[in-house]
Parts: sequence; structure tokens; C-alpha cells
Amino acid sequence: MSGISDVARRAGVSKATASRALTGHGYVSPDTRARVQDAARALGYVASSNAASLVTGRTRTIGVIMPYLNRWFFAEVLEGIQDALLEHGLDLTLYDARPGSHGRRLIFEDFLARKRFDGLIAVGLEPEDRELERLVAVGRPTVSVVGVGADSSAITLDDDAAARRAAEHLLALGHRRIAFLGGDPHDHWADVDRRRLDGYMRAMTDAGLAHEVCHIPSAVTMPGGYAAAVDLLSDASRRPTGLVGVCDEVAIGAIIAARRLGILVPGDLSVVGIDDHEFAEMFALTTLAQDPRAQGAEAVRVLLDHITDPGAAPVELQLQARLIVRSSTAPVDRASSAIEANTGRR
Amino acid sequence: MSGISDVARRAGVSKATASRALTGHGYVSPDTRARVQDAARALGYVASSNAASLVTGRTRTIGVIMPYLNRWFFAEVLEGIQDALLEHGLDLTLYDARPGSHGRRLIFEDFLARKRFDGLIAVGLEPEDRELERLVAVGRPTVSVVGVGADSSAITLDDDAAARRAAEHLLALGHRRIAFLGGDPHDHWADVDRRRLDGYMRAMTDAGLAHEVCHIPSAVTMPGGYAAAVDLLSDASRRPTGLVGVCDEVAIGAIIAARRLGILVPGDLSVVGIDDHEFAEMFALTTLAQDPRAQGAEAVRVLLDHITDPGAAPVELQLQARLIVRSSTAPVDRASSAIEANTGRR
DNA sequence: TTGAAAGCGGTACCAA
DNA sequence: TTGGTACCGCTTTCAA
Repeated sequence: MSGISDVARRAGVSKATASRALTGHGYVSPDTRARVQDAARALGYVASSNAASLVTGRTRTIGVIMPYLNRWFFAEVLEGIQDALLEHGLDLTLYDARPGSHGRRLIFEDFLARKRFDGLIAVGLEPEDRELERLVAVGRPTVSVVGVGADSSAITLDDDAAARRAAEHLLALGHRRIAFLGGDPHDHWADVDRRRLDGYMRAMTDAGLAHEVCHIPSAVTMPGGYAAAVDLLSDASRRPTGLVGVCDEVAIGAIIAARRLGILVPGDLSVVGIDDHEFAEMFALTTLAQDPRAQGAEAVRVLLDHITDPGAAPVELQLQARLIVRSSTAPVDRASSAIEANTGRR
Repeated sequence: MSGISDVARRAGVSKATASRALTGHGYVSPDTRARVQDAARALGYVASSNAASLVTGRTRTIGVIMPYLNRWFFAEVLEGIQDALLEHGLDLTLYDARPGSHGRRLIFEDFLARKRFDGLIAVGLEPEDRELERLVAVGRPTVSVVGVGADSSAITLDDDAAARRAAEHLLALGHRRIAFLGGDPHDHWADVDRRRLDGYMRAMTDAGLAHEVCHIPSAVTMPGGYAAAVDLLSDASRRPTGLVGVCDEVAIGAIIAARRLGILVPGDLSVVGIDDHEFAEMFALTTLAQDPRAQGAEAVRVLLDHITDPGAAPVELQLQARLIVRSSTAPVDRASSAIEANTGRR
């Protein structure tokens, strides 16, 4: 474990010069720089980041705080962030803040206050008041990836537009009985879910179908979508011809439910999702695609800007989803949709 | 940003005493301890972990290195680790080392050498020689969670036994044409996959069915299992009556494929997985359950032991999977299995 | 039981 | 362009 003094000695220079040569801050003749670097390499020198941080105040670490790790969107964003950070030589410390968990409380009350990071990326966090308070108290640049940042920067999908276009896609195919599946107003009703529901409702209302608006709550997971869809679809009298999933996971759950019940997708039921999940292809799911990986990378870019230039104004980036038509949607079968209530077709 | 000197001053003691009172190392009278703690609280004092680390050599951070984040098993282990670490007040820095990625090279060549952690948990890493070399060079206690640790500690599932019992479950139901689905010897052939394949082969051989052994390679994902199963099951002459999935994701992919093809599970085809994935219930999947969350927590426990007592002998913990019978498996339908090659039933 | 002081391993100012 | 040196904020002997 050689230190910078060892390197300096071996290169025949002072600690100061060695430091300058290694960090690149300040003037060093090309010649000595080379000598110092050689010495460092020969000794296998690795700077102590603690010592460096102590004096510079920079940790060379970015904190990432997110409520779920095991959901596609979050894992993708995380990978996007990690990739970008690695390229910059920055460490990533993870704070998994499941809503309501004890760990989450610890994170907000203790961990964040330690400021063991130069900046923070909050993914889909939706902090409560007290939490937000703690968050701003940290006083480090923050970028959020879903969920508006009070006056910090934010990268978001235009959820309203995405859901609206999902519904409009079905409307354009002639569907009128279109339900929105997913999200539960009584249990962790996330802002994203609400915004998407709003977009769907707007599309319905604009099409003069306000009376057809129908929100089926469900947990925002594949099993959640499955269970809710089984309920919804089993009852032929309630059954819609089109379904907008709050996200692909829920939409795919619904497709699986439909198949189980012998309901043809898209013959009897058209389904649209939002995400372009890794399983979307496999289920031929028509969806409004977003690119969470890129969002993660973008968050890193914005955050690093804020770190180098603390005065910079917050950035709000709103991305648009891209419609990908696969084969979970088709023109409505008018005959069947007209008579379905009577036939009680299984 | 008050420092320990501020706390000391406010409490009317020296820095040394303040430090002792706050860290709990060394004697302090209960009285002064209380005064110091009050002062710290009043000032909102938070110790600089850099300064502390610089002198103690402890980072109070655990590094976690894993090849995937977006696969169920890994995400679960990660959450288990995170939960345990939070309770101990330890930070978790994440190294996402996707096989073959540039980031992975950076991690092994640069990031690990910085030793910004007191210990390392490697989840399903399967390092190459050069990587293993770098890993041991780090000289920090390491625990692996899948994949044997050379002479470091390891928490593993008895994969061989799990796969063997999966196959034996099918054999007990009278199946003879049993295939093993998943894992690709020509592309990232993971040790886990090989061990499970071995277990399956052993069961088949022990049952005198060595000639029926059949390994269908596939990517170890749901879409991978799906694609491979579509191929396998479309050809009625090749179609087995039982399927052991290398993991639940692959097994579920196969179930979805079967449903698409109109093959009844378990009527025409019995499927067993390994994992007890969050989707297992929804697909009524019979599986050999493991508990990755608990494995993560256990890894933390073992690692912390090694950190406090560097001399401790490596621990190798081998867990047994637990058979959960749901309804993706049933006694073989001898009639149909006997004639299937002729009927070419879709 | 407490305090003084010496570092931990770097960085960055200032002078040369 | 380089070197001397103060200091980042804490922990930990050692002496009192």
C-alpha cells in the first residue's frame, strides 16, 4: 500500500508535484509528469479517495435512491445510470427506499444526511413532505427521473400524452368501450399512474365517451394486472373491447388473463401498454415505448452539469413516448362487441 | 456544517472526549456523554465519514458486484443485502458487471482497486481467471452468493439436488420423456446452469433413462424460454411430456409457449421450475423454491463476521431448495404420450 | 475520566 | 515549473 509520498520519492519530486502530475490540476512539465506516472504504475499506486475527498470535498460518488429494484423500469434506469457513471469513474451508492419500509425511514433520517455523494438521482421517488424536506436539507444537486423535482432538475416521460395516445390508438381502431387498467387510488397511488389515467380520460372525453370511462384498479405488476383482468374479463357484461394498461407489465398480465379465459387478443380484446418492456415483443404488445436506460444516462449528464456548475438553472426534460404497433391491437369487431353482452360468450 | 470541534466546544469538552462519547470507543462518564450527545443533536452534527475513514481505515461501505440487475434472482438478493446493510448503518455501492461489457472491465481494472468498501459480496459473478486475480488482489473479505468462492465464503443453493428433485418429481408422476430447458453451452454457459443440468441428467440416468436425456438450450430469460419452447413443442415428434426449466423464468416462458400452441399444461405437458419466482403463483408453477432475499441477508451476516474477525475461516453454506407443488405438473397421460408421435396433434 | 497532540493521505496555496 | 507547508476533520495514543 504505497502512498503518494512513495511515488514522489521514486520519481524524485515532491508530494505536491506528484499530486499535480497525477490529478492533472496545475502545471507539470511533460517530462516529470511521465516520470511520476511511471513511478505510480510501478508501485501500483492508487490514491486514497478518503484523503482526497477530505480536502476537496468531492466524494466521486453518486447516490441513487429508488423505491423498487425488481421492476423493469427501475432496473433499466439503474443500469443506464451505472453505465454512465462507470465511464466517468464515479461510484454509485444505492438506496433502496421501498415505500413504508423501515429501511426507507433510515435512509431519509440517517443515510442521506451523511452526504456520502456529490449528487443524487431520485428515480420515481414521490417523497412525502417530511421526506422532501430531508432531501432538500441534504443540499446536494438532485435530479429526478419520474416525478417532478420541486426546483431540482427532472427527466420525465410525458405520461399524460403517452396514455392519451394509447387510448387514441384504440379509438382510431373503432373501439369505444375502452378501460384503463392499473394503479390503485387506495394503495400507493403513484403520480405517474394518476397522470396516465388523466391522459386516458382526456382522450375518452375528447372523443365524447366520458360515460365510457372506466378505471380498473390493480397493483402495478404483472400478477396485479393478471388478477384484475381476470375479474374484469370474466364478466361478459362488463367486458371492454379495448384496454389501456398503466404500463406494459399490467398490460401483459391482462393478455395472459385473456388467453386463460379464451378471449382472443386482438380478436376479442385489444390491449395497449406503456413502456416497451423486455417482454413486449414476446407478447406482441402494442405499446408506447420509452427508453429508461437513456433516461438514466441523461440524468447522469444533467447531474454532472449541476455538480460542476452549481449555479446552473434546473432542467426539466420531458420525453415523448413512441407508438410501436405490434399485434395486440386490431380494429374492433363491431358485431361481436355489439352482441357480447347477450351472448355471454366465454 | 458543524464539526466535532463545535460539538466539543458546545459541550465544554475536548475534541477527544467528544469523539469518544459519540463513537462509543473509550471511557466517558455517563454525564459528559449525555452532554456531548445533546450538543451534537442541537447542532445537527453528522460526522464526516471521509475524515473518520481516513484514520480508521474503515469505509462503512459494502460493495456488491453482480452481472445482472434486471433478473428476478439478482434483484431479490440485492434487496436482501440492502435491507441488512441499512440495519447496520452501512452504505452499499453497486457494481453492475454485465459479462463482456466495457463497464465490467472498468470495474475489475479500476474500481475495485480503489477499495472503497470494507468487504465485497459477489452475486453469481463467475469471474474469469484474470478477474478472479484482480478480485483477490483487492484483499478485502469477500462472500459470494452463487458460484463457489475460491477460498472465500459462499452461500449457494444445492443446484444439483434442486434439478435432480425437479426431474424426480416428474419421474414419480410417470413421465419418461423429460427435457431440460435453458442455458446455452455456447453462449455464457453459467456454472449454475451446468450444475442444474447435471442434476437433471443424474436423475434421468438413475432412472435408467439416459437415452431420453435431452437438453434444449435457451437464453436464461422468459423470452428465451418461450422461444426455445415454441421450437421444441411445435414439433410433435420431439415433444416431451415433462419439462424441467433451468429456472422459473425459463419454465414460465415454456408455459406461455405451450398455451400459445394449444398444448395443455399440465394435461399434455408438465413443467417444473427452480426459484419460486414472483410470477410462479400466477402460472401455478410447480417449482423448487429458494429464498434469494434470505441469501442476501445471510451473505451480509457472514461478511460482517469476516470483517470483524479477519482470521475467521471461510464458510460454505449450501441451501436446499423446497419443492412446491402447484398445478403445472400432473401424472403423465400415458395414452396421449404413447400416440402423440403419430397423431401429430397440434 | 479527560485533554493535548500527532497523524491518517492527500490537495492546494504561496513562494521560490 | 517546482517544493514547502498548512490543513481537510476526525480518531487515537499517551500523559495528566
